[in-house]
Amino acid sequence: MSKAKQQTLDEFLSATPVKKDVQSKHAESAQQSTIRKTEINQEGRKLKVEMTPPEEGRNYLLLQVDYDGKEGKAFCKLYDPISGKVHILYDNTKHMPYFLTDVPTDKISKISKIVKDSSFDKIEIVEKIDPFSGKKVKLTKIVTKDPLAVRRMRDAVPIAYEAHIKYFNNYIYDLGLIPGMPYTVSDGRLTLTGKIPSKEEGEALIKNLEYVDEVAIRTAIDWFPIFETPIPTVKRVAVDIEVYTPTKGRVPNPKDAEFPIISIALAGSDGMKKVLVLRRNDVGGFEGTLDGLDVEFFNNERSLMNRFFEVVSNYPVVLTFNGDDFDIPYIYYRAVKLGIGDWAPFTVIKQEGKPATKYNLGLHIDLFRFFFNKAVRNYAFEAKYSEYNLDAVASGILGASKIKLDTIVSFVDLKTLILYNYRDAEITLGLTTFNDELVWKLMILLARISKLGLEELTRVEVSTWIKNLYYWEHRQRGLLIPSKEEIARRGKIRTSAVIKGKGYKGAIVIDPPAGVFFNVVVLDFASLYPSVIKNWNISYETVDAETCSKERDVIDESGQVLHKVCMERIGLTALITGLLRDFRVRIYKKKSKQKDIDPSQKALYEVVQRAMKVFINATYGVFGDDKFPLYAPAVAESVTALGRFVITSTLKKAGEIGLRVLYGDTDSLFLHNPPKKELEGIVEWVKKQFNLDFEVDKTYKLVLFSGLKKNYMGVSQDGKVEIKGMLAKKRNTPEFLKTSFNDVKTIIASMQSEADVNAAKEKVAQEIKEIYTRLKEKGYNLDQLAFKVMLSKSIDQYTKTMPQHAKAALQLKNSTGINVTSRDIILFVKVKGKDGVKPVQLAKLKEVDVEKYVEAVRSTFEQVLKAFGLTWDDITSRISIDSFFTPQTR
DNA sequence: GCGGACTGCTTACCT
DNA sequence: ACAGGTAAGCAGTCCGCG
Repeated sequence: MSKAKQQTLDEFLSATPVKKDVQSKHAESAQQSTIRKTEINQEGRKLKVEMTPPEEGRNYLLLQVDYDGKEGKAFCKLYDPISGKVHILYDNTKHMPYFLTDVPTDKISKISKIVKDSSFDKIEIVEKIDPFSGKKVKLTKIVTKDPLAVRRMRDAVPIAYEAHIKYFNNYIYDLGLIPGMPYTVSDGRLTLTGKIPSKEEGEALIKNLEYVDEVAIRTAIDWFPIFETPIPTVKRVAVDIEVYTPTKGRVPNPKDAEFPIISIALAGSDGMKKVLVLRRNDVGGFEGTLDGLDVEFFNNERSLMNRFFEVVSNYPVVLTFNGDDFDIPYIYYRAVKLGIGDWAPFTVIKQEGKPATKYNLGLHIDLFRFFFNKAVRNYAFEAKYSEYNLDAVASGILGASKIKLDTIVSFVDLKTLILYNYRDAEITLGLTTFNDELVWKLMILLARISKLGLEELTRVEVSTWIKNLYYWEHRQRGLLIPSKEEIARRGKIRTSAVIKGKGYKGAIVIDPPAGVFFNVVVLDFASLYPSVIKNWNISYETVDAETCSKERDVIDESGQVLHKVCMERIGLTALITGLLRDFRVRIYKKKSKQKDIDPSQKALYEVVQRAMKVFINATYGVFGDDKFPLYAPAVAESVTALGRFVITSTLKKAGEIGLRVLYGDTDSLFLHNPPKKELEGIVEWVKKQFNLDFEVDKTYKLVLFSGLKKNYMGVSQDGKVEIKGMLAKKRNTPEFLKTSFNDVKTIIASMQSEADVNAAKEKVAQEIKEIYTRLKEKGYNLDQLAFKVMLSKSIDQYTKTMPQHAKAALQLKNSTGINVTSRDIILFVKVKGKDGVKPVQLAKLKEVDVEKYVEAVRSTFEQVLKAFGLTWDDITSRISIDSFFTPQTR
């Protein structure tokens, strides 16, 4: 273990308990309970492993909260960083499932669907704060003996509050638990430990955040431990299986589990490198050692699997890539088929749609699900991967890839199989360990912020994270979680979107000129939407409040008043979004850029600010999503309207003080040759006018604008090129266009000043002419010519139109039997003839429709040509002059 | 029946 | 099941022409 990690663990173990006792007052004595017994099977393998309660006074990491149907209780999974084991702590606070309603108790007692239900427990009266009025209200609490009863009863009343929350999450809210944080156990109760701010730290924090409001200060102090408490590493193992398949192109179905598991690889964070492999007659045998790998051979599948169960049981966390859909259910159903299902430490729950898999001795994290998450992809990893298989994700963020096979795993020799299998497990583990465990730390921080257990966190989308975070905050503040109807009743939409079918008007994009411009400075508003939410106090309960004495107008770029915001109290979303934004911008972004600090500490700050970014950037969007339980269209509409107001006002001011604005999109302005004084002037004006940070984001040596919106090339002083939106950048563009565009890019990047433009223009024209000529001479092969388009749904779901890639996929399926499914990338070329396309696998070079490719060359390069004032005809007419013997007809 | 104008669908990008 | 805005290319439809 490295020194840095050791320190972290020590810090973790010596963490100070937070004074307040977060668990309920009704705690009873610790309850002894075990989930499984240790048993030895016929082969002498230790297969059923005991799950014991945690010890008193020790420090544990809370990983997960779940519900045990047999015990009828919620339980916590607690990780012990010293033993590397997970312990189970059952609820001993007599917490029970419930929901709320405004129907009075005497009326409830007459509803037989509720009181006659076998799981009905009792009725109570509770006091909550109505988020809209801020006043206390009395509600009826219906308590049940099991969570399913809530589902049966909630429709028996006109309005049921908080009745759609999963029980174990309700448990987390009521006990104020924070998954991902350390806890000690005393008298069978959890007490939060972790880094609480000292007096000096607290004062420094409030000063840095510039907070004066009492509620905001208290919330900031409450949130401090979430970001500052060290994150311990957790012992874990990546698992990957290989299954025998008789034919290519057929993925085995886990439910049937009809083919044998021929190899299982395990890569442990403790250094274990193990492959369990089946001896077979059909492929070349192999015995011996392999390059640091611990290989074990088995004569039959049953003993291979039993050994796997034994080995995996030593780990509290199992990692897979797509294990939810394949590896874990396959292992489970195969074990059942072989008569050893009872030994498998996994549970496969058949839920609507997707299978959910559980690892009984800890956690199973399916990294595919986590990396597929849109918010993780875009905000945490800045779209470094755009395909979602292990190879693409690992290459995108690790730079490591799978071992390439010419055939399928069933046919390779054992040595190749072992190496191939192990590599998959190794890179799966690597995805959580690279860069000082960045991904593991990110997951823990996301769990702390969202208050979701790790298993749920890694399987749901960002809207669920945000929903859970807000529910938790409501409960902690005694606020009633409002129904969707109550929110929708208030703010009505006042604008219409530019795009058909969208709910409300969005951002402004300034039309750019076509041309090459030297010395361009890009200014942007730091976290515009979150800052607007904070500064204008935007929240579902403050926008268009029914009664309010202190209101502020929400205006758009034309000065029209769209909504009114109540400024009497801080709105909850304004508070939380503002807090995350301020923590990120004023503290962690700065800390992550410090030069004189410990690199591992610096990396942690980087993860912290990234985790915050995920929530900050998605918060605005969820309130504009009609499926979100706190859907508040007036909130979303107010945010974009104010955003337009801000950028339009700034644009106008910039013009007044003589700045030349070339372009802008949503929250940015591109300025041509801005003098220092005016630049500082506009920044100051924005700060004074809106209390927003308007910062220099980038300084480009030159920017090439195609004349299209969201479409340009920016070159930094050091020659680094950023391409935005251009065709050559798109994933579906054929390779020959991408590579030839690179040469053009190099010419553009080498320009130093206006004086170089004419020479560059000539070179660019020449280059494009050569590409055009080579294409006409069929100088490219099929792979280079292939368009690569993702099938976003299964073929039979293309009912309205049949796009080209779907046609190609259909041909592939019909003539080769190769299975094509949603998310597959289809490679096809454009050909003459019926469909106009053929999958590369079936096409021949001579069928290629050259005219179609000329079109592709034209549209790709026209985006650059336009900036130089050239047209496509300028290129093709040169050809007709140059190529004397083969004049073109155009 | 043909072809241009148009709308709609699909994919992939930007903020 | 976070949002709206922009672009490209094709599929499919409508409509006038003759």
